[in-house]
Amino acid sequence: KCSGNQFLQRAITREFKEKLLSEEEPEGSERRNGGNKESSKIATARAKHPWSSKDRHLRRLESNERERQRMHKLNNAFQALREVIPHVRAENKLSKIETLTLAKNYIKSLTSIILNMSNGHFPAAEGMGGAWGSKMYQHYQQQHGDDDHEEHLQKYST
DNA sequence: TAGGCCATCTGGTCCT
DNA sequence: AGGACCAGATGGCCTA
Repeated sequence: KCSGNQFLQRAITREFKEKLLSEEEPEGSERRNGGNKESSKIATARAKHPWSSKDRHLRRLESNERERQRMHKLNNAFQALREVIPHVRAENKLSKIETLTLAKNYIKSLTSIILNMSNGHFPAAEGMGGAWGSKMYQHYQQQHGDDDHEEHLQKYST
């Protein structure tokens, strides 16, 4: 859905904004939500971190970049999730909310399949979460023992 | 054109 | 102290 052009355009917009910002905002001016309440909040924050406006700007850019990277990681995780949940609309990308909803339903159906196959050896799936999760974990521990615990746990959870 | 979805920016809060 | 995380705001693109 997010085409290459769109990505490029966003990058350009970002650069443009950064240029605008770098034209030294006058001290105390507020670009967003310029209310009094808001500016006093910001004054407090600035008192807490008494950086020069150049320093502040630099730190802002750095945390923007970190936030962008974080969101990219999150989106990669969403993509990985999309690839493992079966769905009908293979031709177009699932939205995030669809991905989460489908994943939840998929887990539920797999759980009930396991329950059926195990013929009641596992506790009921009702009110899953805690009890069921810990039973599954116990089951996992019995299968793998304690030696290379961390490595297996990593594999198990990923 | 309205509404859905998304990326990005931002300031606040939590965590290490 | 500084980075991670979060939620609100904003604006762009796409589709019905």
